[in-house]
Amino acid sequence: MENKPLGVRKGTWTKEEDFLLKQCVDKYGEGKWHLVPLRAGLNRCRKSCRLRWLNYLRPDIKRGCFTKDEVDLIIRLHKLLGNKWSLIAGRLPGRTANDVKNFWNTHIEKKLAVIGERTRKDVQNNNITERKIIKPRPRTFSKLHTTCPNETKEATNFPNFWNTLIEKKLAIIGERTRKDVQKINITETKIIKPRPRTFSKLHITCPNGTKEATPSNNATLTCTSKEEPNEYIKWWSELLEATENGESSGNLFPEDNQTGESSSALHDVDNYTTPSAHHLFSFFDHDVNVWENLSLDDK
DNA sequence: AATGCAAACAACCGCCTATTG
DNA sequence: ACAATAGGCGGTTGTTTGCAT
Repeated sequence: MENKPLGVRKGTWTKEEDFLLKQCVDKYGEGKWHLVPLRAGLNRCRKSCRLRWLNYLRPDIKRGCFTKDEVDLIIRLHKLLGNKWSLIAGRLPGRTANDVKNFWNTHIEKKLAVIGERTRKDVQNNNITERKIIKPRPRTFSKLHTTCPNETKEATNFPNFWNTLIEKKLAIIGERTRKDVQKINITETKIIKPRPRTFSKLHITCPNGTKEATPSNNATLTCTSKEEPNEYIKWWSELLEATENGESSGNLFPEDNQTGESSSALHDVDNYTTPSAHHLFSFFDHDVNVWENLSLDDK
């Protein structure tokens, strides 16, 4: 299906190529990526141009390390959405899906895997003991990560951050898992896989929108007011609650009864504009407080 | 100083869905 | 209804960087 142009350049982009691509997008705007190589005079495929722009050249891209709030949000959203990097990144202004994915794979996943592995072994051996947090081998971080030149108070010194935040959270996850094991309450995890595409056909309707919010498969829910984040918050809140209660997110991602596939009448979260992470965090206050109040000795 | 290794990041690949004719 | 094409996404691999030995 995909026609691969012969002889196109691959690999790292040069400054000259970046300049040409930026000039082209400035002139013609984003989109029509199939025309970009020709317009820009680049010997690159359309996908490569698009990716380079989206992940690196776009002017609103935020560089530097992730803030505490951002990491918090990533962990929570990943819990809710799984590897829906574009959706997660959509809630993090200035961050790209690739950034989030890389961050997850290099910083968080490994730590969670450690806990998962230990838990699995504990279950097998029927040997649930005190919770242990494995601290990774100390690593010196580059200046890029420790100084965060463009960041101010929000910037996170990652090694310290690991100690003070992520570890606490992983401890809680471990604790919850331990309790589940004690109660013999471990159930198979159902993977909910919303169809990414259907997100773009929106259908969430806020009070300020033209249509009523109707929780049916055919509901068209539109949020036209960017000044009113309540419905946005409500949507995430419901998703959170459903997850906390161990329910599937079926109410939010209705299944098509006939085909068994996800309905196309889903919710377009992309059409929402996140005013700031604080709005979303208002939901997470409870857990945040739990985390923040945990003493490291609690481990 | 040289080398090996691991972490971090950039980029590619293959697949899926939407759109268009 | 179907095929071709474009846009987009997640998984994976390749490259660079910096630390430890």
